[in-house]
Amino acid sequence: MSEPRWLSDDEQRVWRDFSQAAALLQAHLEGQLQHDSGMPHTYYEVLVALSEADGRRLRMSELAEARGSSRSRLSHAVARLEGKGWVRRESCPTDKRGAWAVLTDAGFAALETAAPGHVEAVRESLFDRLTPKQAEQLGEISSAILGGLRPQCAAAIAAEEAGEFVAPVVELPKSG
Amino acid sequence: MSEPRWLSDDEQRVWRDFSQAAALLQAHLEGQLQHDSGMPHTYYEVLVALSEADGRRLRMSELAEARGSSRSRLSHAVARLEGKGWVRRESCPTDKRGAWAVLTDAGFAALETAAPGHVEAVRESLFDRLTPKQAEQLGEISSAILGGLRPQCAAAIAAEEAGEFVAPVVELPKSG
DNA sequence: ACGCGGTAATTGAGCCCTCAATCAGGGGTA
DNA sequence: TACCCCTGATTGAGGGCTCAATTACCGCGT
Repeated sequence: MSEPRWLSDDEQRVWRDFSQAAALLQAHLEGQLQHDSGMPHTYYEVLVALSEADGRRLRMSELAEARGSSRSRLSHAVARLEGKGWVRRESCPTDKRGAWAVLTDAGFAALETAAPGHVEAVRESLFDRLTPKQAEQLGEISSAILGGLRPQCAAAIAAEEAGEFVAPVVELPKSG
Repeated sequence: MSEPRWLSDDEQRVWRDFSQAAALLQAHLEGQLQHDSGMPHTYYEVLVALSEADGRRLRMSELAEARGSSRSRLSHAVARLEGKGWVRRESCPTDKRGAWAVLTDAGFAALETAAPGHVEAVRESLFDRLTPKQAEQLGEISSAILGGLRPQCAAAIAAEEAGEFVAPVVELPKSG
């Protein structure tokens, strides 16, 4: 471990700006959705994932994996979405442990209502601020970050406990 | 309002990758800090801000503004940090409404302990994944996003209620 | 058939955040 | 001085998250 690899002044500046930009952007979109449509961003993403699925339904664990979320989180989220009448649970006939989360018509309507404002907010706060070139760069940068992070998360934490070395991931399919 | 300005397929992909990358990165760093040092990332940032201030102390509102955080949030945060013995409140003699948040020696020590692991995590998950060119691009992109977001947040929300137009901000000093 | 480890999903406690309400003190004006 | 509005900071309720524990079920091996 010896001396840690501290950040240079330039890196420091990039990191602080990026960190704050990401946080503020997230907070901004969160606020817009919460204010205009009464749902947090993660719930919006759940509705989007369901709306794009065959039959507008997904197994709980598929949904969790699709959104990179924990099962517990989804369980709580779907419980609340069910309370709003936007999602309905159906038990799975072939695997009695399993459950489907099904987007209701009301849920689809809520999504249709929320989408324009959300998209406009993303455009205003992100793409309108960037040149097309920068948007492209941001895509590549994001992929690079994702490549290092996505599959590790689950594996690394367990391994880290045992002090094991976690091999870096070389390549990854694009997200759906 | 007419038809919303939907995202193109390319923009959609960039947005989803960026959104997920930012979320995963944040979760990753949060987990690392929480696991290794028993503090959430926002508390780490509070300690950093205090450690860099004159006399390792800041007024609550200065601290809130420095971290782009709400006063309420800081109040809760400092209350908890005080419970850990990392920060101490002192009442302000010149303005009896005011309060200082003061970094204790224990707090400074906790920060010194936490820093290497955190910096290493930032380096591994961010800078090690990017070329120097990309890091530079990310800095510019972040500044652009910040420029559009930072001063609006507070103002825009109030104005939006009244349907007022909020002028875009042209320029901004670099963050400290 | 029985048992057993693994998997799908839920639950509850505890933590952090937001929002709205509140308290206390400053600072101008009549 | 008395009044009033503004500002600094705290508080409590409610929501979303994580983590650990739990329930219910699958499917394999004997």
